[in-house]
Amino acid sequence: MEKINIKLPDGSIKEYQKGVTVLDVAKDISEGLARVVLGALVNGDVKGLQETIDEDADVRFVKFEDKEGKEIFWHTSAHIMALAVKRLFPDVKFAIGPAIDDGFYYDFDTEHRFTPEDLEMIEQEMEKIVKENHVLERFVVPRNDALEYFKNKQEAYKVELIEDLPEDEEISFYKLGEFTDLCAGPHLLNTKKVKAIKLLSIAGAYWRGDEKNKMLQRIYGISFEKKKDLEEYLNRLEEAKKRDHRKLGKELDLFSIHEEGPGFPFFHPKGMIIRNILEDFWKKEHVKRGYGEVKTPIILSEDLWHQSGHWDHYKENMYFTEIDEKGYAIKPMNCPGSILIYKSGLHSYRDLPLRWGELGLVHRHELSGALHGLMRVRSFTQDDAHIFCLPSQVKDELKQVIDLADYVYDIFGFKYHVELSTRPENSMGTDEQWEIATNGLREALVEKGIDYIVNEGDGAFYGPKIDFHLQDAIGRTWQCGTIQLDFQMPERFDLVYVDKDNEKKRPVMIHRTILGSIERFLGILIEHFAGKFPVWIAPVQAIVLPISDKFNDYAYEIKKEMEQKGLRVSVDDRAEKIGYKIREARLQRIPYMLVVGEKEVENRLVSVNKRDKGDIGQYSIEDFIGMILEEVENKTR
RNA sequence: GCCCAUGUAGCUCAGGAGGUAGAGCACUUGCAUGGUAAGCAAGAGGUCACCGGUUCGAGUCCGGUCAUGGGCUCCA
Repeated sequence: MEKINIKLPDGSIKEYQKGVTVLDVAKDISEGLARVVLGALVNGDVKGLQETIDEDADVRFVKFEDKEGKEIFWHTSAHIMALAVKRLFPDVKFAIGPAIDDGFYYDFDTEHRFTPEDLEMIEQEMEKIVKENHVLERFVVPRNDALEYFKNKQEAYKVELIEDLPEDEEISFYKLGEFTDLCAGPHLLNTKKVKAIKLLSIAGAYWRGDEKNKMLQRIYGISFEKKKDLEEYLNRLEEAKKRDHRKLGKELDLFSIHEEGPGFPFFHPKGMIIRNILEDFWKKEHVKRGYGEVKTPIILSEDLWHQSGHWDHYKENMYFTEIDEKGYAIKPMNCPGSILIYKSGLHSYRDLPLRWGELGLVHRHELSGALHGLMRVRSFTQDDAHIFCLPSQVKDELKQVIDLADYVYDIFGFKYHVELSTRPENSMGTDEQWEIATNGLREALVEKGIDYIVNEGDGAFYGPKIDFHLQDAIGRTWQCGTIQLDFQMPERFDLVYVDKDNEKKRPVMIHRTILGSIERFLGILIEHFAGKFPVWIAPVQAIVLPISDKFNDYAYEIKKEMEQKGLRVSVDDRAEKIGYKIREARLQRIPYMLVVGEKEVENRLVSVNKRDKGDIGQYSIEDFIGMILEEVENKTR
């Protein structure tokens, strides 16, 4: 029998008979003994279990795993997709393919432009692969072998990934059929569990998320073990679409956005009712908490923005204009305005903290591709406030703002999480100032017992910040409230107060919003409530529906009576049948429909049909008004 | 800004492989005065996003612009 030499992972060389399989060799490798061995990398090529090794070989190994969990499931799905794509489009180069919160994606580099039809093809190929019931094999490979492997295959992205891995990091490969990928794992043991697959979309994505890099093609997908789970997921997507604020905004006649002003939303009368309610509510809560309200101009001299640092750090997002041949900027933030007010007087330490709220209209030039309904616009009203305080007051003020945010979010029934963002690269001030500020925010959170995650380098250019992220109906999170601690602006504008010892000292400035922007908050509210606004917010709180036009007078009587109590009521006096009127009122998500006909007129009653509840019986006008007023008062959801 | 897709009546959408537009809802009018999710009939509504090209002829093909949608990036 002919003999061959094989080099094992420990460096030793062992003699085998020709025709030896990977499995036979694996049994001799101590590392492999305790584990089930599934394959090997032989001379830079991947060999599966049953393959024979018939030449002088250098064998590297291997371990076995079978893990559970969504992330692993989706990560394996990404590999299955990659294999399918490799089969159908052999020229693709592979970038990365991770699991995400909701499924998986893989980034491909190819001349071919993927189409929706391709997705179907890929999906079918994936199903085929699953049926082939492949095993995922893991190999650990020396760095140089790995580099060589991908260089030979001209997989530049993989080479770059390996080169960026730390020297001492174990480099592992996963092999799935003909697709062998650099991958840290873990993965499912085999493909058979991935029974329900749906590829969702094709999108562009920059290599490594950097817009200077090449744009790759990303395919997003989702997969489940059961067909039913996939159906449920797709249903949820449909449901989410139904409550999309752009769709509901149109249907409920709340706002519109026109080609004539991309990113500049128009508010219709019903939308304005909600806006005004939000703003009134906001104002009241701030008065209660010792805030004064200010209003500062939208256009201010360019010089001001030089002094504030916005020119150097925020110019890309700003709009400019000229008045009498002098440069002006449209404000992207409200702080410099408040600062000018502060500077218009001399302040004693006894006056601090000064809390000034401003519903400030700001304009920011967002990238055209980033615009999204009311969620991402170019002009919006921030529910801003600036607190000028003594350094010793900072923590207390922060805690009060956190309390206010928590109070407001709870009224709308929002869940939220908090993120702490630290110093970005392009920023002002000393490390020490940043450390003090960041610690201040951190301590306030810790003392309030609030969990938070940290975003390194994500702060504003003038200071670190806490962000409140509200979760909307679809489960997306939106950054709304933010609290920013700022030592820079007071410095730049030479803000002072006179202390006890008659010395001029520097106040600390806190920038903060609760709703974030009125526009975005309204968008989130629409999706959160699916257009079914609580009574206190609903543009129309009740609609009176006369059975026939004989009862129109009575309907208007009721409307008048309710309006005198401050309620928002309309009458559908059209010559339509009651079923039709009910249908329209429901589509408008009006909380209460008051049906009036012969029976009601006689005893001054209304038949009440409640949104989501249906007919709840007859009430006297007085009782009904009392009931609805109580809901308004309590802000019942 | 970048990648891909889309852009037809107020809304939702049809318009195989080029021959100057169609439905449902909404709207107006008439009939019907009807008790809890769409009564009947008639009428009116479109420079097919915009600009240019190919063609005897373009909603349809090609190019560009703008906007929208899904992502990337960014962010309240």
